[in-house]
Amino acid sequence: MDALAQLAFAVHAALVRIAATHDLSIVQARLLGILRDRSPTITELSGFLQLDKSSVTGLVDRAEERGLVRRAASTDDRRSVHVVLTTTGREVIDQAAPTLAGEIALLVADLSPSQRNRLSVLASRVVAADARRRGVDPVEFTPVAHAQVS
Amino acid sequence: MDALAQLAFAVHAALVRIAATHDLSIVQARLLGILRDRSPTITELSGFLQLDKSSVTGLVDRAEERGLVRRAASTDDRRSVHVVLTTTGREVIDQAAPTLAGEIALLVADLSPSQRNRLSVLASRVVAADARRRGVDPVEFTPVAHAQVS
DNA sequence: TATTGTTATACTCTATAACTATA
DNA sequence: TATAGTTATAGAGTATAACAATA
Repeated sequence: MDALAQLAFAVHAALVRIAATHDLSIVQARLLGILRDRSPTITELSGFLQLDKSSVTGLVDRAEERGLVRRAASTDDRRSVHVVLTTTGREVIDQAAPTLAGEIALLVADLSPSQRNRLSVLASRVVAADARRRGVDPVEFTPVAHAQVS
Repeated sequence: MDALAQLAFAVHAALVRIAATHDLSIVQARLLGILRDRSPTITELSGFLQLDKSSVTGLVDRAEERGLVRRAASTDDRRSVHVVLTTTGREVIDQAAPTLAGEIALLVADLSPSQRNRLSVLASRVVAADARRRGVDPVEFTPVAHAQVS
C-alpha cells in the first residue's frame, strides 16, 4: 500500500501549495475551516486538530494577530475561551475553500467519474474506520469538508 | 472529493505518529528512505523533497549531527556534496520502514482484498498523473516505497 | 556569468513543564 | 483537587536574501 502514502503526500503537498497562495498554512486553513460553523473552546480545538493545548494557544494567537479570529469569553465557565471567526477570517476562508477543493478536483481529473466515485467511497471507508479506531469524530478534519457543507 | 483530503490527513497523521516512535520526523524518514538506494547531491535532494536548498542544508545538518548521514565530497564537481547514509542511519530506516508500512496496512485493514487492490490502483493512477503534470519522478517520494523495493 | 552549497535571519508549528485562575 | 488556558522555552521545518567557491 505504498501508493497510499504517495497519494497522501501528493494531496498534502497540493493543499500546502494552494493554502500558501491565500497566505495560509494548512493548520491555519483547517482552523478557519472548523470555525466556519462552530466556535469551540481551546480544548475542543485541541481535540479536533489533535494538538496540544499550548500549540493551539499559539495557533490562535497568530490568527488573532492577523485579525482572522478573536477570543470570546465563555458565559458558563470563566476559565474557558471560545474562538470565533472574524468577518475578515470568514472572507479569507470563503475565498480559499473553493480553490482548495478545486485543486483536489484537479488531482483526480484523470479518473473517470465512476473511478472518482469509487475512490471517494473507499477513502471515506478508510477514514471512517480510522476515526472509529481512534475514537474521534471523522467529520471535523478538513476545511474542504466545511467548504462543501456550507 | 473531500474524502480524499481527509484520507490524506489520516495517512499523514499515521506516518507522523509512527515515525515519531523511531525518533524521526516525516521529512527525516523520507530523507533516509531516499538515501537507501542512492547518494544524491543537495540540489538533487532539493528536487526529490520539493524543498529549497537551504532547507535541505538544515535537514542534512540535523541528520548529520545525529549520525544518520554524512556528507561526501563529489569527485567530479568540487562545488557538490553527496549525502550518504551511515551504518547507523541504515539501521534506523531499516527498522522504521516496516512499521511505517505496517501502519498503512492497518489503516486499510477494514477493506476487503479486492477493495485494497482497487484503492491501490486508483491511488497509483492519481499519483502518476500528478507527477507527470508536475514533471517529477513519482517513485522518489516515500520511505515506504523504498522499504518495499528492498 | 551561472551554479552549488552555506549562512544569516525570520517565521510557523509543535511539545513539555510550570504557572494562574477557576471549578 | 482537577480543569482551562497561558507562558516560557526549546527544537524542527521552512523560505528569502546574501554570500563564497567553483564551473
